Amino acid sequence: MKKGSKAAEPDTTGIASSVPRPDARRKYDPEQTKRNILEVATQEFSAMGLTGARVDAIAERTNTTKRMLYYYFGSKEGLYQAVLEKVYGDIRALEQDLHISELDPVEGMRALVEFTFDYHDRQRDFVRLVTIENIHGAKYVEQVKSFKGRNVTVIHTIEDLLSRGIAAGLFRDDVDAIDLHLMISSLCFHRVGNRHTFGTAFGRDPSHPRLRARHRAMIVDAVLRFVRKED
Amino acid sequence: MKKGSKAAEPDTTGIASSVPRPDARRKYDPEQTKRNILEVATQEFSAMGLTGARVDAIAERTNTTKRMLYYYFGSKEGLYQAVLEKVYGDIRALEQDLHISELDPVEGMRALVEFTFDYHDRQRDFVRLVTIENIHGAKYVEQVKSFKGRNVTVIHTIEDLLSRGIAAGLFRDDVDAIDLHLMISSLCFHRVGNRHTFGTAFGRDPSHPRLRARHRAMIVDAVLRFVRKED
Amino acid sequence: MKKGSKAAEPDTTGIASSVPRPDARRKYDPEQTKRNILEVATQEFSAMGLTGARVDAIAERTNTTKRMLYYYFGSKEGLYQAVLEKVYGDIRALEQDLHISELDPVEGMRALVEFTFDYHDRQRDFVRLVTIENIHGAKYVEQVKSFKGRNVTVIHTIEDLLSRGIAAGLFRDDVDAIDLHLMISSLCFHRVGNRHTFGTAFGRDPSHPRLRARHRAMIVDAVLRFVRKED
Amino acid sequence: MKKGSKAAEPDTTGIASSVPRPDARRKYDPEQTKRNILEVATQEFSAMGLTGARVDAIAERTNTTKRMLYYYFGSKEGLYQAVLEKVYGDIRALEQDLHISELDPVEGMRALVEFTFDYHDRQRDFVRLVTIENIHGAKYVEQVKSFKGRNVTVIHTIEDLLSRGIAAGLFRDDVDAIDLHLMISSLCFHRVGNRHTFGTAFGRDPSHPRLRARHRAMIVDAVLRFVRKED
DNA sequence: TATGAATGAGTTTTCATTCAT
DNA sequence: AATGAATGAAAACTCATTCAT
Repeated sequence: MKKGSKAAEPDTTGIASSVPRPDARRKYDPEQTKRNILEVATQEFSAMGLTGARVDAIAERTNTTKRMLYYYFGSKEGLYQAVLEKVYGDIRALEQDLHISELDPVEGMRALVEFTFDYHDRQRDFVRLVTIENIHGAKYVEQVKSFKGRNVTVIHTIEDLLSRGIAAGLFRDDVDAIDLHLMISSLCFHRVGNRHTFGTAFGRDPSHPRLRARHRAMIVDAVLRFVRKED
Repeated sequence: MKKGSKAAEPDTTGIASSVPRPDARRKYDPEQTKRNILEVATQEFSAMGLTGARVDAIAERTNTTKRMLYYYFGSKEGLYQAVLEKVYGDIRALEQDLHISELDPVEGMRALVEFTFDYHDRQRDFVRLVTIENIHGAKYVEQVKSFKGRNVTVIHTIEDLLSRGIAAGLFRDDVDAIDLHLMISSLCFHRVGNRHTFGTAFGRDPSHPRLRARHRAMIVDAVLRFVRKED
Repeated sequence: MKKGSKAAEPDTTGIASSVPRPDARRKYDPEQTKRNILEVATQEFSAMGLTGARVDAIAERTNTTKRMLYYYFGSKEGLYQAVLEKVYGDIRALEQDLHISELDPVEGMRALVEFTFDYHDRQRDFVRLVTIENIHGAKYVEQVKSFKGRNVTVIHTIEDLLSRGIAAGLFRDDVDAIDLHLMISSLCFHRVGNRHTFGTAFGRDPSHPRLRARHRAMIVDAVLRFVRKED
Repeated sequence: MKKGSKAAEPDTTGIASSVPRPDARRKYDPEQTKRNILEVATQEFSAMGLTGARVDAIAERTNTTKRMLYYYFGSKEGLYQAVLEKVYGDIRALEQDLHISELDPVEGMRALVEFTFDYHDRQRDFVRLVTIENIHGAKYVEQVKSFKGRNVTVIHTIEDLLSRGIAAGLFRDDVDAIDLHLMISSLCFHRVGNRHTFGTAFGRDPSHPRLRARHRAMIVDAVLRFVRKED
């Protein structure tokens, strides 16, 4: 396991190719090593928290040794931050594919909520890492450059939906975009992040697949009822 | 905090206490000692998490020594569990004072949501500890006997409100009580628990007093709109 | 359990009887308390060793508290020494009942070996405590006054047996009494003291009742063959 | 002891070693480190028992730090078990050199007893560790894989001696091999293991070199008399 | 680039003993 | 005579990090 990849090409020259081929068969592949470490670290940090995670535990499940972890990421905190960076980056990619501005306000709002729901429902690691960050007062995510920028986009999307909805006489005009985002996040996040205590308290795991569809519909419904203009 | 005991006995020793608290000189007061430890531990665990908290740090801010902490609570985990027990017990006491069944359905629902909101808004330690428990898969709270029983009460309250609302033709009849509780919890919990990342992302601390009233009204509104029967 | 004896006679005078009645119903009975502590301590020390035994553990199984243990025995070591003293004292009482000097040499020897065998076979606590003492270089037993005296008796008994046996032409004349005692002790002690490792090694617990009779006969036989004069 | 490694490499560093051992300057030598720890631990455990031994005390007398002790052996108990494993393994090596099956029954029996005697007489650490194990109910040695297997060999040796002796009309035919092994062990073990209490009781250290030859002869004699066929 | 051994400072826990009532 | 709370010193163990190869 620890001895590199399965099908190691016998390097008979002793001189490693200096061309960065994206080839998994190479003996020394820094990018591959880093990716591997990050992957394992994501799981460990997400499962155990920043303080709870053990550098040794991460290293053990890696294809490399502990030393490499320090070589590439400097420290436990550095690695944690790299994990945050990666995880937040992953969302951005997905969000691009939502062409909400092309949908009418109600359908757009529904699509946004459903996307948010689905994302949290699937990316438990993300949810856990956000939770962990909050326990640490968000001090690590503050240093992640890509973080602040990306969040504005959602607000813009919501603002666009709201103003188009208002213009169409469908939405009320006293809803703040950031507040609405908070509401949507709350509804999608909590059922995943707090599923354990909730499950223990009520004997029902709120993130169970069985409840998935019902909750999804419920949340969409709640949001639409909230923004809808009453006559 | 440090409220001291109820019945302060008159100083008959002649040794004037240099501390303003009139009864701090009692040397043997197990209940006081335990309470003191629990109080400090609540802060430390809530601030640092289970793994992040340091037994030494707790002991230092206590009126006693580290040894007493083990004397009364057995281990770090035992102390953590005692903190959970206390914190969950504290809510129960408050919940009793809400006489929701005496209010009409809409006002009762409003009262319940407002209570939930206010409780989370004020008891940040509670919110943090619940978050921390979820990182640990709720495995400690599972061992707290008083835990499971107490949560059913809220569900009964909600069920009562819903059925009375349905009977009065005010509420829709397809809402599940536990789901509704989850919704209310989500809205009240998230803005407190995740305020740091949210604040970093949007430059606005959602738990800031300024936003308090607005969020409170918004959440009440959202819940009432959700349960209201549409004609 | 910890609250003294079951049927505490209500002391209405408040003045404890100063007459040492051997009555278990008294509220405060120092002798009874001491005996109780010693009994529990014997078990604990014998089971765990001097360093392995825990003062708390002893106190817990007692009818009194830890404080009393120090009150009467001064320290953990003091208690341990008291245990040794008691245990060695117990044998003396038994030995008096053997009237070996009245038996003929062979029968006397047989009786002595059988007594030694039976004693070790039954008094496992004794065997363990002796073992424990040897780990501590016998430094505690050295301080037990009654110890040295009592051992000479056995040697005298053996010397008497040997000389009578030699005189009768039954025993060889080149056997040292102390050496013979060592031999008998070895055979009787080892199968009890080392029964655990022996059992693990050979899948046969040498102190098992089933083997008892066979070993007893074997040891008697071995000793008699050893002292017997060959022609 | 400290034999050092087989192939000491020439000092190319220019830093003259101030220690007489020619290869002590190698900084990274896991085997050497482990051996060193084991050696010191053997002494400490044998002298103080499992509970009495101090990890710090072991570490201090080592060439490394306490940390390495945990690095290689995991825990105090793990180290203790490794010591047991080593100590029991050491005997096996020696036993191989006895070619008892090549000797005639009487001489073979004598050789076996003398070997057993000499081994216990010299390896006091071994005797003490076995004693300590028995105080712990042999629960650690039970986990030593190599333990159970190796003990059978002695029994086979004895069985072979007995059956050849019986066939030659020299030995009686009613002796059980395991019982005989127990007898030999008893005689050889006790005088070493219990020498302190014995010495205190009779003012004569049974393991003293002066008595060595006499006891050796006595034990051989006793065993031979026991197995010999009487006519 | 990669590795496994090594480490110091800290962290939890235990233990025999004493104090105040 | 008896009790339960309290304690300091020491013990076992852990952890992120660095060194030598």
